Amino acid sequence: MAVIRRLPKYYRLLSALERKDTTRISSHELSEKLGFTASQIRQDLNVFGGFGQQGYGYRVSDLKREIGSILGLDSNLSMILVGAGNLGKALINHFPFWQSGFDLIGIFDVSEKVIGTTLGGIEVFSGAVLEDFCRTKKPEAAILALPTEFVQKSAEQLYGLGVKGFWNFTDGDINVPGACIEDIRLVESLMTFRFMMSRAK
Amino acid sequence: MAVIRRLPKYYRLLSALERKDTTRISSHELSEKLGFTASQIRQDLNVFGGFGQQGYGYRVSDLKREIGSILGLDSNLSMILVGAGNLGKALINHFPFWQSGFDLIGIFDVSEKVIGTTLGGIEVFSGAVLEDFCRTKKPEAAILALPTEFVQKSAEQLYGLGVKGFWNFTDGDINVPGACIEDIRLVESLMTFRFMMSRAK
DNA sequence: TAGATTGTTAATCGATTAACAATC
DNA sequence: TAGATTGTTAATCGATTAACAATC
Repeated sequence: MAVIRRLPKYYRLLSALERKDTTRISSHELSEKLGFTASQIRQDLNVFGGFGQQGYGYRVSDLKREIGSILGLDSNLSMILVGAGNLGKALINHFPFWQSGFDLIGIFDVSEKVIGTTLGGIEVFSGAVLEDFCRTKKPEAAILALPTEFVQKSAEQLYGLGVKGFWNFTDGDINVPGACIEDIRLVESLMTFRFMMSRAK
Repeated sequence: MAVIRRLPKYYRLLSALERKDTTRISSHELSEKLGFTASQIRQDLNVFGGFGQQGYGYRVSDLKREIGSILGLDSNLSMILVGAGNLGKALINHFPFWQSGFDLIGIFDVSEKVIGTTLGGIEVFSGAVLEDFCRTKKPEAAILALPTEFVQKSAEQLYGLGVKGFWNFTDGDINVPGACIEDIRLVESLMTFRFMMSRAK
């Protein structure tokens, strides 16, 4: 898992290198640019197979493709957004989901204020129609940007409706056996930041 | 550092317990509620001093106060927001900064569209006045929600103006020796999530 | 062939868990 | 005193780093 969290960093760098028409790179050069040790990089890349060539290094475009494939960038992921408040809105407007292999196929909220409005070109629907929607459109994952108190119940319901993954922006813990859960812990991050700041003073 | 990232979790739970008028708790009970081992919890809490009492456990309110103090929640932190796009707006609207010991004292952007508007009750200023502002108001930290390409330069400039900490929402790396840096890696998180989803299929 | 660089094994380091003596 | 639970040391585990043989 520690390795996997580094893969996006490799991928980003390799994409940049490819744009600059760099064709080969050694673990040493990667090390300089990424701040990991060359040893760790070779170790990491070998977990998924020998992508390098002794005496030569790694082919940038091949390696990028391999890592992209490992990350699952080959196939699209259909998602819904649950909670169209400030954070939900920002995420939709901020991320060019469609460019990066995500299909945002539905947005849901309970507030009369936002139901019926559009966000990122998609209409916001009432939570009441969520069940029907899932049965017909079968979204694979959900962005959870609703109030913390509802997150567990919401995840349970969605999992029951076939939604197997949750990108969780609330401070709540999701406990749904079998589900893929990735948390963005804004409050915890901010508190850790504060700790660092108070130490630095 | 691994310990510190757990402190906010302890703090959140202890706050909840305090609200429920729980006065004492053992490492074992904490273990159940947090999903860490009791051993780890005792180890963690002992890094910062013996807050417990043998045969009794921990006093909820005392422990909460101690952890709060370690996290630096006693004193306020003055911050500015740099970049008032979708994400910046959402953060300001989403977080009740003032409730949690943060003073948001300024917002800066370069777009004519947002300069002069208000956000969370604060006027958005032009980047051109940032220097003057920092010299007089002396913000301690900055939320960086500007385009990735500008983040390094911006952090360097701000550090030079006395801003010592950066809560970074861009995908860029900040390299400013001496600064406190806490990253929120949305894209990396989303890619990791995608990896998990593609594995689960 | 000589030089470079990987793949892979072994050593180190740090963090987690287990165990238990200290003590409330 | 007996029971409970911490503080703390020792053992384990996993991840990182170092070393080097394999090989392009």
